[in-house]
Amino acid sequence: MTATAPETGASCLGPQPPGRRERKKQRTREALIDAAFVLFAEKGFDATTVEEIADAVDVSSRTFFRYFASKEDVALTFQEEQVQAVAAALAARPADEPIMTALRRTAVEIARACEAGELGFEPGRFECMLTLVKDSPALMAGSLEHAQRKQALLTDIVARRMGLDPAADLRPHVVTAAAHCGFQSAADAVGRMGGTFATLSEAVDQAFAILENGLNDPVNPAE
Amino acid sequence: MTATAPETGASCLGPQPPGRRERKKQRTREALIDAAFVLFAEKGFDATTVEEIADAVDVSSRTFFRYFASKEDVALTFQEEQVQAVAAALAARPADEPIMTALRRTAVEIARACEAGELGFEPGRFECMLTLVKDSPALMAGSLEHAQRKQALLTDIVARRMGLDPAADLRPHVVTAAAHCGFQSAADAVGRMGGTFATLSEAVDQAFAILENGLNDPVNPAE
DNA sequence: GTTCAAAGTGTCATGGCATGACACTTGTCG
DNA sequence: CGACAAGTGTCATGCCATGACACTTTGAAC
Repeated sequence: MTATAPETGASCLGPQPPGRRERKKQRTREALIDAAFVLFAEKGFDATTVEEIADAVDVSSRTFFRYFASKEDVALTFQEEQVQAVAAALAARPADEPIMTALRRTAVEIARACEAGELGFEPGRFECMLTLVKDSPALMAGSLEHAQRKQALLTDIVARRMGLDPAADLRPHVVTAAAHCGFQSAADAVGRMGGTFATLSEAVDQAFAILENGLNDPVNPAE
Repeated sequence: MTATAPETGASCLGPQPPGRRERKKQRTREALIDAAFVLFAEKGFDATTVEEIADAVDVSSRTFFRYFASKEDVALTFQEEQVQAVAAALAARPADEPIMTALRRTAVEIARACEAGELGFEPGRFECMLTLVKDSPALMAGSLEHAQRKQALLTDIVARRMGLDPAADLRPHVVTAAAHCGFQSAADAVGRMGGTFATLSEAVDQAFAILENGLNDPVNPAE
């Protein structure tokens, strides 16, 4: 094995993605995200062009679109991780918790993680994102659409937890949608009424408290 | 009509918009909407270009944008009337009804009106719209964004009804958002589970029943 | 090391949405 | 009829997004 063979056997290196190519790719991707956020913060989302972002990283705008499907996409990457985190956190909650209680604890947990920057992006960036989404209609639309698509994933988890068939029963859909609204309302509130809530997690907790007061009991035939 | 004078004096005619210009404008606008829906139904939203819509009415695409801010806009005109109708219907409900009950009745009422084609567009067009929105991401985004913006209007009404200050209290926002989610979930459900719900109003009633079971009691300090 | 295939990238070109500028037509009023 | 304003068409521009093709880099095989 002193010869040429070992190179192919990357088996012992394990953890890292084997190639250098992968790493380079990852670096480009992150550089694009960084540059995008700097420019967005500077000039606003709409006023920033894809070309500027690409130029800042010294790639062509065509390349930008090989990493991100759209300009909105680059600003909303974090939401992907956020949804995954929510799904994982919800699955980890004890099965005997009432559904809205479980969702409330999950939501608060995630909100705290966002504030602490534990989801793969710095805490400051999260705030920045909230601001951007708040005052760019295009981003708002993208964000809502994204959330809408990801909601199906959570609905399945919620339905399983409630022991209901999501294809036949409205309840899991309404519950999930309400939870999403709660989070959204809380995020809005933090931006809107500056003084009232110091942190997102606080607002989230309060929003879900409101929901919990009645969506809690899943066992009623509804009419 | 023997003389020339009467023409200027439109004062006595009253109800109709005085000018012929206004009427022509209105006709063009409606023609654009009609043509758009025909084409959308034929080829789908994304595959239809603004130019095709404009050509069908024999105006330039530049003119199209003088009537509608975007291609989404023309498909979502009805939502404007819908929001107005909701606001009016909600304001008309007895003041002693619990908020979610009032919202439920309002929502069902509006859903029925939509089905019956009582909101300024034919019933068939409403169904068509639901379908379009359902399977065009772009339209979905536009619809959500539109709804988001209009939600502020309803929040004010809800807050007044609850005797709360929307600038300082989360509750009216959460309630309004939940109501909107209920309507949305119902609309989705009608499209998704074909057999379960015959009509939108039925689904809306059921979705709001779920919400009503606990968001009903506004009198608790929430933590 | 040389060679090869694949992945990543740049350049060019296209198409659609959206908007600004300006001139022309058409209605409206005096 | 003539002046004025509203509505429209045409031309031009900018940006987003995508397809096609050629060139470079990377990783692996000989």
